[in-house]
Amino acid sequence: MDVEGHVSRRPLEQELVSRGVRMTHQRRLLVQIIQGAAGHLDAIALWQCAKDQDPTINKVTVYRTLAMLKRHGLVDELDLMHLDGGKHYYEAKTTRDHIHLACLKCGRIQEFESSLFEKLKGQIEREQQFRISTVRVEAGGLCDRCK
Amino acid sequence: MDVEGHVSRRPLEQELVSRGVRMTHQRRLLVQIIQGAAGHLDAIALWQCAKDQDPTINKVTVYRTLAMLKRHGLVDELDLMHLDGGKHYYEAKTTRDHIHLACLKCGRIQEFESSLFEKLKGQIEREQQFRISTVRVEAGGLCDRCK
DNA sequence: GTACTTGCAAAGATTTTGCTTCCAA
DNA sequence: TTGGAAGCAAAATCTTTGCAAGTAC
Repeated sequence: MDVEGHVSRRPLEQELVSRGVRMTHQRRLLVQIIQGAAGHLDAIALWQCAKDQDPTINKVTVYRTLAMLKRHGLVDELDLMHLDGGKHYYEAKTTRDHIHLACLKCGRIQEFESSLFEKLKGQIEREQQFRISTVRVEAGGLCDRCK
Repeated sequence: MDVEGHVSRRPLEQELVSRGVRMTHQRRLLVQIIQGAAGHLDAIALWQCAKDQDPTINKVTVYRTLAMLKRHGLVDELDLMHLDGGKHYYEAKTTRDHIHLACLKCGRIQEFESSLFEKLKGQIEREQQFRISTVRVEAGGLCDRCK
């Protein structure tokens, strides 16, 4: 367990190396931040974090690294119910999918796993003959503290 | 039933009037297009459609109208697994939520309703004490024709 | 050494804002 | 009549692209 309830698969860096992806120090830095992050980062926030450790890292490198990770299916891209406009948020893929609940009042993001969600995925694959590569459940509303 | 399997609630225009929203001919045009649309429109596509009937309509009016509809909870905002970058797609809310399946190969969007999805919503409300105002399930992968 | 990656600058795309004029109720 | 809405232009975001220089393997 790394972050509240997430079971990580093996480290992204290791995964990338095994796939023959060239590891630059920029990529190493970025994937470490993504894996260690407590919350959900968008590209700019990730860039800000990265600059603390390498002030020369370029924003474009962040976008390209995220695109590469997406291409490899190693990160999930979220919108969190557009709580903050058109931003895209990223998180390392975990072994179990989880649902994101975005509180429209306080902005808190809750996550939880659900066997019903797993069943729903099965239904999609079976009844719709659809091969899922990524799947997302997001809800917006009021959290227990705000309602 | 208006569009493949969607049960619409009462016309958007009527709904807006009953809420005291001022109806301009631009808004009437835009909500008619949204309700009559076969597929999923983003702001620019909606603007293009609208311009066929009123060449003077401004893009900004489209954005403002969409924001107004969102504020009233009358449209859903989708990303369709970022098939086409950061675009946001809109559809009139229906009485029953449905799941969107985006084929990463051919770009087709399939929709379907599921009682499991309804159960999942119940679980979120109950177990997480979360009051859902909008909820989305989107999957990306390969459709039956492409896999 | 070579192919891939980075940084930089610039362009693209999408969405928002300020302000004046116009119009629905 | 009057507050809200539309149009226009400009700005603000977020993201992508072209190309020269640098670097992992």
